[in-house]
Amino acid sequence: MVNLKMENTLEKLSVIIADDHTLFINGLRMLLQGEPDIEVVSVAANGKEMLHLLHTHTPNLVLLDINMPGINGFEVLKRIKDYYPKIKVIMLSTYNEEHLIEKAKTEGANGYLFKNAEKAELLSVMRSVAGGQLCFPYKQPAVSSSLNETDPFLKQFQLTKRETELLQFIKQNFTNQQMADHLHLSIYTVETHRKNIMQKLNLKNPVELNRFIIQYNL
Amino acid sequence: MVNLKMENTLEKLSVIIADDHTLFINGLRMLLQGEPDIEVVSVAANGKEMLHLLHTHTPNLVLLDINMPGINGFEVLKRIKDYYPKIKVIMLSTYNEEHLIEKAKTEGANGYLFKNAEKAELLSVMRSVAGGQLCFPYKQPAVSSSLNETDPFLKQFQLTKRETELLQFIKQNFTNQQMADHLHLSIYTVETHRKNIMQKLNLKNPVELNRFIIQYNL
DNA sequence: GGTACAATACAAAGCAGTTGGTATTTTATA
DNA sequence: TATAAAATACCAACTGCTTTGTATTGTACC
Repeated sequence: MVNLKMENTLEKLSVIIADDHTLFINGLRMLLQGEPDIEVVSVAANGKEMLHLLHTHTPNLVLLDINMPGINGFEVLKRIKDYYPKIKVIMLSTYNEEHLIEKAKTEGANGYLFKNAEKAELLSVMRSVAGGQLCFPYKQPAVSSSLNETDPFLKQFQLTKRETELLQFIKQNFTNQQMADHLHLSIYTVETHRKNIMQKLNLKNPVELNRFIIQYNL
Repeated sequence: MVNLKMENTLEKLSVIIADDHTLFINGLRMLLQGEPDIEVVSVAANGKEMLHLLHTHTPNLVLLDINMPGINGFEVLKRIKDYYPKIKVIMLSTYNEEHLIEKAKTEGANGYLFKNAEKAELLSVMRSVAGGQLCFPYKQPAVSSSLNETDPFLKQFQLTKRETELLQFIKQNFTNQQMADHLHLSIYTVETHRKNIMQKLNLKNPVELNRFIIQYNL
């Protein structure tokens, strides 16, 4: 009898989701409703709400969007890990940004998922993390030159390989110095490349470049 | 007998969804599964897949994400309207960008939804569009101070009227000097307001602010 | 082997915005 | 009518990026 404790399989995995996109939350909620071992006990539209919820709820697992207004995902993560270290946290993000994954790891997240993940992946990561595992995306070895291949639109501007590579980092909000460090280049080199990118794309300032990147989904 | 044709109430609204975020699609699908009059007959992860699907399917309605890799939403829209003019199309976008809404209208879309829409809104727009209506987001007439009113999301940050107004100009890529000229203010005043905005929104540089504006549909 | 391009590196001048202050006037409201 | 908040204005030090230069090395191709 002692060893036949099966009750824990009946204990549902309680989950709170924090994301500012209502539709996304609702979708996720519906998606998880079909799972007998998972229960979404509450949702939050931003970091503040999330933290507030923790006064009254103690979920096993929190799905935390990184890009939330005000108190962003990482700040929430930090506070959860400070005050409720037992709660597992999976960070959610739209984009595959390596430094965010790294940050999530170092800040103590238990998992990391892209929003375009498959349902199966989502579930397995959630269950794994709840079971005490850490789940982070596999880091692809080579980043460079993937942009030109995947984006025919960009080809018309005839960016060089290096320029295309830099664009990837710029997209991820790296400063010139950070790119230089990361690629073991002089900041002068980075500035030169950046200058050439701006010229080829006919843009005038960092914000315009950022808009270009977002608008064309690079 | 002739007037008793009730069958059309039994005809489900057939829908195809195209979006590159699998999780979003799945969520949407689950969300719609509860609706007896709506049937998601297929989904596509990009524009190419979407167009391919139309060889074999003729849905009543297509939900089309604008930001898809390769063939983007607008290109798909154009082809649908050229070759299958009877199919209704609702464009989906993450961002509230007026020019995209305008573009959707002129390119012949039947509706436009933000991804952070409520379920009720989604359903009503889908049904309205299927019924032959055009549904597009209401375009705010006056620029200044309309932001706080129309965007409950922004309220949490408690921006003042002036700060909200400035945000509108920042969104349009005005420099501080241009805003100062336009509003007959000293550039110092503009800088102060801007400083306070950055503080309240917890942002560090112009690009972050820009991302915030775009990301949260301001 | 010469030409063109890519990649690298450097430097000075300048601009736009940030940060952290101070300070005055206007306006709402308790 | 106090009091707080909002709006305005100013300033200096600083950061990050842009612009306009120059210059060297490597590499691909005719």
